[in-house]
Amino acid sequence: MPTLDQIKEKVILHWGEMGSLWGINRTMAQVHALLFLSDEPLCANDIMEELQISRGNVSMALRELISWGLVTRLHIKGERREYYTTEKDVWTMGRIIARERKKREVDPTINMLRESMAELETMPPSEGAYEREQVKNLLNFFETGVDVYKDLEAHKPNSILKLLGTALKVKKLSS
Amino acid sequence: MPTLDQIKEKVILHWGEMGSLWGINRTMAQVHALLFLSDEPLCANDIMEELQISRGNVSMALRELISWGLVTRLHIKGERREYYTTEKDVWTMGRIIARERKKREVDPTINMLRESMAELETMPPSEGAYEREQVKNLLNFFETGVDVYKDLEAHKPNSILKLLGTALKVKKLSS
DNA sequence: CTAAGATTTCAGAATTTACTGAAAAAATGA
DNA sequence: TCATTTTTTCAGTAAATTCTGAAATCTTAG
Repeated sequence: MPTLDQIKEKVILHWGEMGSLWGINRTMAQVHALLFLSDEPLCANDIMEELQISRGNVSMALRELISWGLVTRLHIKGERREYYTTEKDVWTMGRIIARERKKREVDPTINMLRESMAELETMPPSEGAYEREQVKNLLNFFETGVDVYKDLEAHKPNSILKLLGTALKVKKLSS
Repeated sequence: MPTLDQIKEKVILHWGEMGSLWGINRTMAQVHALLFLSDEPLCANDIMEELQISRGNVSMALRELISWGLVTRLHIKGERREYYTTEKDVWTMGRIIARERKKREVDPTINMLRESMAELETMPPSEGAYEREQVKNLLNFFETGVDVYKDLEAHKPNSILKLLGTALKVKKLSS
């Protein structure tokens, strides 16, 4: 039977792999998992030791996690070192990740698609008709996603139902 | 004003960057975007030329896209070469991507969490209580996600409403 | 202010990931 | 069957990403 530490290690390593599949670097995800599973806040030294990584790497991972809003710095009275802790509620964690990924990935994509659409619309109707159609659909897809996200954030469950309607219609057509 | 080809290139390059943020390699995402914006199917040579990449790279990207179910091979009568085309409906495309990501990322994570949970439960109650709690929450989070996904696939909108309830409750607590 | 402790930065090293191109394999048609 | 065209594979190379560690900076206590 594995020890507690071995189980924690397995979870942390897996979380790290998941992170790298999601465009988050391995170490950052490992630090997050370590803090998530830790009852008390940890300092940089603790993290270095547990994950066997360099001081600089810990510093960079923490900076990134803080910029995501997933980790907070903690001054413990009488302590000289900084301590770090993470959001412990999984649903809140999920919301934070959704918010950040939207900001970093979806918003720039929507901007790019809007710009492309505007440019495509200045062209003669004979040219690029198919491209125009496809960019429009893509844009609509992302915009619908953002609408649902916003309503969820704002407690308005109306449009998630609209989405559901669309999803079911698509399902029906394609099955 | 940009030409049609310049606009297409911009969309394709951006889609490639997006892909690499999502654990899909840049080339694979670019090939997908190229096919998505193309009215007719393309052959390997077309893709090589448009994206300025090697034959081998095209072959690998197509294999991967086909294994995701996003691209299909097309035999055109009288043609010796294979042609390729992609799913053109954005909603269907979204569903395919969701299905594959679930299979490749979420399912293995759930397995790992279940295994860890089982191991944690064999330990004395005094040891690892916090870890047990957190792994349980994580597992529940992912399992809820899968439930919603399955109901959507199966036309049953019930549990998405349950999720919504939970999400709103969380929102309320944390705001 | 100074010294000790703690954190951050970043150039270079290490590692990982992606790509090329030529050889091998597969497919097609005569 | 064989010759030709197309696709696939994969070893080696290139590129991108991540990590280290020492110097610089910042913080705090005395």
